[in-house]
Amino acid sequence: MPMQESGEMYLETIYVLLQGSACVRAIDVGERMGFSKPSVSRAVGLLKREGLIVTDSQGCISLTEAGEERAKRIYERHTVLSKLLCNLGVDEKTAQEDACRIEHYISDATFEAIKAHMRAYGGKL
Amino acid sequence: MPMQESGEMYLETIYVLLQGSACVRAIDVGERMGFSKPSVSRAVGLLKREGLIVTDSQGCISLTEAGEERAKRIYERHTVLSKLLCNLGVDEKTAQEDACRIEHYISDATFEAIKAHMRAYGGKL
DNA sequence: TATTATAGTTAGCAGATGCTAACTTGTCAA
DNA sequence: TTGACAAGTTAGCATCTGCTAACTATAATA
Repeated sequence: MPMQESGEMYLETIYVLLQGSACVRAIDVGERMGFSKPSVSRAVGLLKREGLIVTDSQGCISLTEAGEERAKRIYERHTVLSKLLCNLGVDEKTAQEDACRIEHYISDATFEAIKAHMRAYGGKL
Repeated sequence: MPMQESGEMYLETIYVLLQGSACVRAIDVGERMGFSKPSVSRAVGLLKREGLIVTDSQGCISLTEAGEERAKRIYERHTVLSKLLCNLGVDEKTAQEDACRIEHYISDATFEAIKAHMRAYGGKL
């Protein structure tokens, strides 16, 4: 079954937190996302089952190769989309929020088209 | 409670069908959306309860003023977004599909920015 | 009239995803 | 050693939203 927006958000959050810390635990993910421990616990269990993350004996979460690939894919959408929205004049906060939702719903074709456009017109448009 | 994507899709579908037919019934909505009768029945009940649609004795659905306003809002997002994506080089079918999902998730600020941009650059971009 | 087809409803299942309450576990300090 | 806090898990609730099965109601037809 294809991953839902929810799973992608957890994965992306783990990815982002791992950029700034060697050990990311479920509690950190929950704090960042504003979700309860049980919610994170279940989500982490599902991501594990799907082979996207693993945890060590201390509960530190790491991404598998598949998980990293997936997380990067989403994160790239996030950064590109929020930049695009900012270029269009949307305020930073709103751009972040909207990108965060849209990132889960655009097709590869659309994302490639957006990237191609950004490459062509840069910050101009 | 704010309407979900699901409710917006039903509403938009009703709106679109009403452009081409005087009487739109639940069965028509279900066929268009590929959903079962019970799913539509419940959704129609919810939209009624929210005061967005009404039905006559023959089961023909019409939009209330609030429902029409809401439906137009979503539909405008749909048309503008799909046009934008087409302008970016995305194929028609994908543009439609993506617009159909994104339309529920962009903020007013972002939508206004997109419209302003389309006005400024027209079909160019 | 009796049968049949169409439209809609009701009941209840399934899965996703949030929550709280309460339990377990492990570590650290008194 | 014991008590307490922190992290994680388990159990179970709630909502949303799709589904099937089965029922009802209306309308058309044999």
